[in-house]
Amino acid sequence: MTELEGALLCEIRRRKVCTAYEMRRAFEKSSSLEWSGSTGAVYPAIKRLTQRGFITAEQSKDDARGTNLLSLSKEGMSAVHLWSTDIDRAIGPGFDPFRTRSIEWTVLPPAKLKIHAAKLERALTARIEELEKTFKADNTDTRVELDLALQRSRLVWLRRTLLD
Amino acid sequence: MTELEGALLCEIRRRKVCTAYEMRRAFEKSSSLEWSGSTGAVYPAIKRLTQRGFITAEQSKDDARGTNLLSLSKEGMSAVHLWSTDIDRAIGPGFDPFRTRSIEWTVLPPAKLKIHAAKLERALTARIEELEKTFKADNTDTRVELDLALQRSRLVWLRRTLLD
DNA sequence: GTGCCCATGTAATCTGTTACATGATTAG
DNA sequence: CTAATCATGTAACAGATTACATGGGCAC
Repeated sequence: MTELEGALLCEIRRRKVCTAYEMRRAFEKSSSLEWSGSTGAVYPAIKRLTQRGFITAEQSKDDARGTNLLSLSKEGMSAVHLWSTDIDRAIGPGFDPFRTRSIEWTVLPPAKLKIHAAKLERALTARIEELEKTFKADNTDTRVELDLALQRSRLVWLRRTLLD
Repeated sequence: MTELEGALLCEIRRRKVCTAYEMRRAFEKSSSLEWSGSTGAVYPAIKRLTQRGFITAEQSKDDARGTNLLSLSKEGMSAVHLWSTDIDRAIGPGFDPFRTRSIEWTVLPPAKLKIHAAKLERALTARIEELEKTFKADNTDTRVELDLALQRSRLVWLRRTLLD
């Protein structure tokens, strides 16, 4: 099960019933650039999950577009539970573009470092403010909360390490 | 430029001169499961970077294995600089398996949540201890430092949100 | 001399991206 | 009625994984 497949199952579970299109949009709007929500990824993934018996599709009446209302089967429920409680996969650092690049920043010449660190600080501060607003509007999405925690820890690291 | 390509350039810069095999090993040993360092990813990526003129390869003497000593060209140096200072890509939350799964944990039934949260706490604590040891042995790798910061912020979130 | 690591690569397959394509519904 | 959005998909291509394949160097 890929991350996308697991995340799709999670999303259906959260929404109980939804369309492929709604999920695609949700991934598109994700703050993470890694979740593109492209049609060529989402529709085939849903097809696979349906073939494996994790997703049940039901044609909506009163709609000639072939709109499918998707929901989780019993097998889908237990699959998403197994996937989400896999400790080893959960606690890995994942794919962190900040972390990957950080090693390069420490070897920049002082003048360039100063400029770059200042830009990073501004960008992080703006992002944190934005996330705080989102969180105040709706504090039920743990992903926003964890994004906020991540950005704050990056800022702390930045100030302590590159801006001392 | 993909994340792998950028990370490979970073790695060569760090090491000044190295073989493809050494880099592959480094990615394999990475604490992130997302960096597999598979031959089918690394060798073709190095080939592409060489063709673009970012990497210079020199055959090692006294070795009949065709060992290539890789280093960065001038163009490679400037490419890695551009890649590493791309603010928008750097500050995205990336691909965080903990964050992706977190939304599912909050809807677990209390009994299952308790067990899972306890397992997560143990795993995170163990990982933090391990990372602290690594960091004490060598505090020059910012990736270890940022991994540590990430795991600590996850633990804080876990205790505040799932274990209250 | 044999097993383990160094060192390089390719082939089949899978997943994801980008671009293309189609048509229904709804708000103005 | 027309533009935006809803809704579904496919095709060409790029990139990654897994497994396979080869052979040199070295320690015991």
